Amino acid sequence: MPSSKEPPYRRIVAEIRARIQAGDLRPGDRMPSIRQIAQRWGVAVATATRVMATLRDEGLVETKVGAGTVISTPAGQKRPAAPRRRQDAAPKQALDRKQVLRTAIAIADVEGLDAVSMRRLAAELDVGPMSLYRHVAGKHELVTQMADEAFGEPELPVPGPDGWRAKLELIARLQWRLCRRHLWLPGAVSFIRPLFVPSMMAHTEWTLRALDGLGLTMSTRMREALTLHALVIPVAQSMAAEVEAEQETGVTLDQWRLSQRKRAGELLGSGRFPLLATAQEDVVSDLDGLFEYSLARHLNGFAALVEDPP
Amino acid sequence: MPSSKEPPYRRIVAEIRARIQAGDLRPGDRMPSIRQIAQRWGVAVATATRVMATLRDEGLVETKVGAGTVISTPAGQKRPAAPRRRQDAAPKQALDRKQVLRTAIAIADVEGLDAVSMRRLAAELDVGPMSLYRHVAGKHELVTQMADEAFGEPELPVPGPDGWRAKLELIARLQWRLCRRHLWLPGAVSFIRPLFVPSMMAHTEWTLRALDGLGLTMSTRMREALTLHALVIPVAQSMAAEVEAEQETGVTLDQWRLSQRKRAGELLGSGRFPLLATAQEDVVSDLDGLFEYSLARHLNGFAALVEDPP
DNA sequence: GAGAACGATTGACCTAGTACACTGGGCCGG
DNA sequence: CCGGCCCAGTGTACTAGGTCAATCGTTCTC
Repeated sequence: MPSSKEPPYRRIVAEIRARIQAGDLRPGDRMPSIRQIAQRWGVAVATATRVMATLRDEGLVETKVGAGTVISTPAGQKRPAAPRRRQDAAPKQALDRKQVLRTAIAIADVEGLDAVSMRRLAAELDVGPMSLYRHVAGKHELVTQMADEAFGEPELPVPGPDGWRAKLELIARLQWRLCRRHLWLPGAVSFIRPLFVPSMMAHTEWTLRALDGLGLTMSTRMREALTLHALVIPVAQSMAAEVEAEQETGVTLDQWRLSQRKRAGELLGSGRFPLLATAQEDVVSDLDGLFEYSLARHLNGFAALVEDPP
Repeated sequence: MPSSKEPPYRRIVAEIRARIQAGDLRPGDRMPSIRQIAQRWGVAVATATRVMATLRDEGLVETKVGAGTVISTPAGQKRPAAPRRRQDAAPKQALDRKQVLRTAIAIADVEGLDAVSMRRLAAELDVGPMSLYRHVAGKHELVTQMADEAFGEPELPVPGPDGWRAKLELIARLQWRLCRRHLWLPGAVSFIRPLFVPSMMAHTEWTLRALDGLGLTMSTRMREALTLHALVIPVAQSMAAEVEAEQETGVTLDQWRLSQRKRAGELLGSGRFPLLATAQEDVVSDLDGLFEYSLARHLNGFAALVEDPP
């Protein structure tokens, strides 16, 4: 019989150990939680924590944060299927926001924005879905921050090339490349409202600076910057839509393509769209060319404005 | 006692009529189904059908396809609280595709595309969710067809005004108005790929025709048409995003606005975006002006191309 | 030694899309 | 007259996805 001088936590440890060895608690069973111990034996949480730690040191129980403590199987006998799922050469360091965003971006780049579900993202990071909510407020904000992260990727050259035209071409092409790499980007944020996406604001600021000294009002400069950004969007969205359509049909891709082509053929062959029928495929599939065309038209139009202000 | 020479369906009709008049079957009660009649009286389905038709002709019962047949109320006496939920001055004719699309569009116009769920749409039409699948293959196609329907709304003037510039301005502004009315439109379809949306193809065809006789290659004309359509999209999307953001926060709108403004203020006040900080709100909120600006720039640039081909 | 704060985790709830099977009336060939 | 086939509509139910609430072990602070 232990003396009453013995520390309380030792007494409790001995008691629980006895129950385990008696088979009263079997391997795999849930231990009482720290709080339950504290209440049942009338001790503080810290004491119960100590009890837990001692039992764990003795190898009698195994603890998994957030999931409780279970009686471990006796040594020499191994568990059948390890619950660990993922690779992780990385030592599973504490999740951080940046890592979450980069992973989400990686998924979206390859499989589209729709593939980025909280569950999917969590699985990729080898955590529970709810863990993500420590780092982002919700799905919506996740997407916004993904956009912010992506926009922060490229370095904006600090003086930039000479002349407004070269500068505007540079920023527009840079955004075009950005959207090509991250096809989900145009669908994620409103380009016209760069507010609340700091790295997008940086782009707008850069463009506004490029328009310095042309004698334009601030309103015009702002309109020009927004319009320039806007040129990229629809073209990139088209590209995204196409890729997505191809992916989501999966195995039946060929079949889908066939039916689409057939349907298109029917409509075009119907005689209702004679002009449309003559030009197809070649132009529409060259989205790079389309973007350059619209950029050139716009910049020429803007040049006219600069040279001959109203 | 009817003679056995009398046709069986007449005998059954008389029997049922008697039960109705006796109050055994009351107004609103479900009639036995055709198959039940066929089985109970040991006759063929067609015979039972005839019974049904006769009763309906006599005004004793009312039939609703797919929902069974009920005893109708005697004339002059109207139902107290109709189980009908919705307005429907229309006599709830058999659901047709057009009606489905118009209703979906109505929902999307007011509450955004997200509000258009199969369940919501079905409820609005007072049918079960699955009934919709008789008319549209699925959610995705529903949206596509909504777009098609919406694009078909405006009449495209058949010769149109004189001169390419007037024509292009007309079609661009028409699409802009269309998108203002149906804010969900730009998010629903890829403008660059008008394939499979016939009424969108009509717009493109119209635009291509407007570019006739300018000595441009077909590729250039196609690019021009697509670019013109594309001008509308990002601006309209911004408008949609804004409206949506306001709606989805609901009651906490003021709170949300406040926090947004505060956050914007912090970023703008941080000194990182000095130019952006000077021009705000006034320009960005005038989306009509922004659209007109970008259209003017583009058309001027295009004019240069027409006058001086490369 | 006690308790608050924290990050992680599970379970449960709600919404949404839609496959499946069934019922009901209409119609056609025997 | 009969049997069977077809289409429209419906109810059930399964799955996926976003998110709240409760709970767990740990740590930091009095």
